[in-house]
Amino acid sequence: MSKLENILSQQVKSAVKELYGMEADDKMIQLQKTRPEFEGNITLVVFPFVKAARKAPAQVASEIGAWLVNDKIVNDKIVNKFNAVQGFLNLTIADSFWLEQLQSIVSEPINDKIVNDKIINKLMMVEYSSPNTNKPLHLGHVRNNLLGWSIAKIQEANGWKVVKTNIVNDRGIHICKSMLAWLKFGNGETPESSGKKGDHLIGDYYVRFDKEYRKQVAELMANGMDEENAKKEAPLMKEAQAMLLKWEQGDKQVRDLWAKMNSWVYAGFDETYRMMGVSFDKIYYESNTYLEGKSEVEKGLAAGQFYRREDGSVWADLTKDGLDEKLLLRADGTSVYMTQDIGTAKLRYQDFPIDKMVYVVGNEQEYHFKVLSILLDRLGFPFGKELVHFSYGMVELPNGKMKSREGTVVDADDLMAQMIADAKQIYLQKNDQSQITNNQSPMTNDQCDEVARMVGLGALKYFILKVDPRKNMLFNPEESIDFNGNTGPFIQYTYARIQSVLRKSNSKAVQLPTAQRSNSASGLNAKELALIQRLCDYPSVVRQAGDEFSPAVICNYAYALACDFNSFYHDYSILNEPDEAVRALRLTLAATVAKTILHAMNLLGIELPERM
RNA sequence: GGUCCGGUAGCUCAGUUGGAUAGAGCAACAGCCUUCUAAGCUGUGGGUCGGGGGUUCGAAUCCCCCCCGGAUCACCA
Repeated sequence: MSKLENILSQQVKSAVKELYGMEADDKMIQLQKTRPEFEGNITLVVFPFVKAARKAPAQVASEIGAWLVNDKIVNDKIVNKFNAVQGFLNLTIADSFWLEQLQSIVSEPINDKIVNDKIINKLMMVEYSSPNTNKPLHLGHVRNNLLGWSIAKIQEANGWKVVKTNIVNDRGIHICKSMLAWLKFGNGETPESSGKKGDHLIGDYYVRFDKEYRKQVAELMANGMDEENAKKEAPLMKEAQAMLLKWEQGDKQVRDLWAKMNSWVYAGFDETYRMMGVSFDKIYYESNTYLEGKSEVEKGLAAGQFYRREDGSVWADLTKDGLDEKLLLRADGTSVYMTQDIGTAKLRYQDFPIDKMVYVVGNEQEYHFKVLSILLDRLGFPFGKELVHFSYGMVELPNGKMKSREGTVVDADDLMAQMIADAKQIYLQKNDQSQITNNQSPMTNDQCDEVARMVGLGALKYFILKVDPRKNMLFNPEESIDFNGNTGPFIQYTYARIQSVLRKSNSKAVQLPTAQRSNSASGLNAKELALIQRLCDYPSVVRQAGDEFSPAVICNYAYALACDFNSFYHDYSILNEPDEAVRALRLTLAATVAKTILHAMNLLGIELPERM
């Protein structure tokens, strides 16, 4: 709740008590922004009071309005005017109040303001990204990475200590397939010899395996075998499984090859992460955690929390929790996904005093995390019961889901490169035009590339983050991502404009006009006022984004703020304003908008160019 | 079949602790650069908020039924 809402809430409570003898609770105080078609800044919905008042809504609104304007309580009088429309009481707040608010925003660092009343000295671990090492990252991973990064930033802004982590799925049949295909068809190809990024190189062999494998299956079926058997009996599959077994046994040759090929993949991932602007405080590898998981399960078995079937497999009975029975160890003693996640949790808890664990994983795994939560709780992990599965929606293409093997994936590296190239081209076009109409000096090619990088990635990131994370979203590769309208570049542009004005203003410290002076005839205009009001909302927006785990909330706010500013910028001059006090106010306002945009975009992982 | 999520303008999306005539962007059309960056600003057209019932001063928002789409219910991850 903002300061304004706080004050008004108290005053309204006093008003209805005095007027109608009614004790109002917080729920009944419904305040909302006044719709633009009515005069006023903030609106009280008075319907909750009409029953007690036993009067028509409009009359109740008028009475409360009059009471607020003539507030007899010693509080600062902040309501200047009111008008009543049916059950809606529109209040106009004094300029002096808004100026005080602006002053306090200017003097207090944004983050302190948000965290201030809600200091949490607790540790949150955020797991995100979590790639397999058999193929490069695609658009689905991009959404995951951007959400994970942003959520970590947002929770930090809300006072959490955050550890970002990644669990790399570096072992298993999938990587054996790539290894095998590389051995058979690779002729010793390396990232250096081919000029390919390591993750792409490995991905190519994963695809190659699938192609050759399908050929074998088709052949077997042509010779009369049924499909199910053909899939089992295909020599390539048998070889891959044999390789996996050797890996588990620690066979030196297989392990060496595995280490070599994974190192290529990691070099490739590092590049992608760097370009995307994400990083991790601690990376875990499943090859290190799955054994830990096994021993945890064995312990649980000994403690009677799990049970063993005749074939030797180990299960958890979750029927009391309304779920099924869940396999934890196969009959041959090998581990499954769940086992590994338990092991990973164990190691993490040894490494960090985790108060809250957040898994950024797609919504297709909701069942898995429901089960994991119960299992971790049973095994005594304090964060297990309350673990957060930050379950986000899929990125879909016009024809449906992305599928690696069918070649319908949008590659992360390609997409980022394309966005940056588009941004550069747009910049060059704009620059040609703007040479004629404004006196900006052209950028060097390096500066231009840097701006294109920020803007291209800004467009991509905003495009993904502005969608409610819980929902599936659509990406159409045929249509390029916009750079106009409700986009990242729009917000970056707004920022760059402000920076340009500030550069030209030459004034480092600007003195705000005093409340008295601007309470005179030359008070705040509607656009200035809307901006201040919007700026006041920011702390509660950040809190909401944290509570809801939603970077989209930040996007919506940043867009609204940029819209407000652009409209103001269009209607009023800042530097050419003759009244010194007004000029100072506008400069302060512009600088504060820029600071807020910078803070908000930082929460989204979007960089801002000083000019564009 | 059970469970969960979604269905809002031609397209992509906001808006759900119940509030005024449901909002943006894109696309279309019409204006605005000798003036702080036109990646901008202003305007026009565009809607049975999937359908039907209910709750009440008031429902896109809450409840029930139905239709459509997706996910999931693996000795895959």
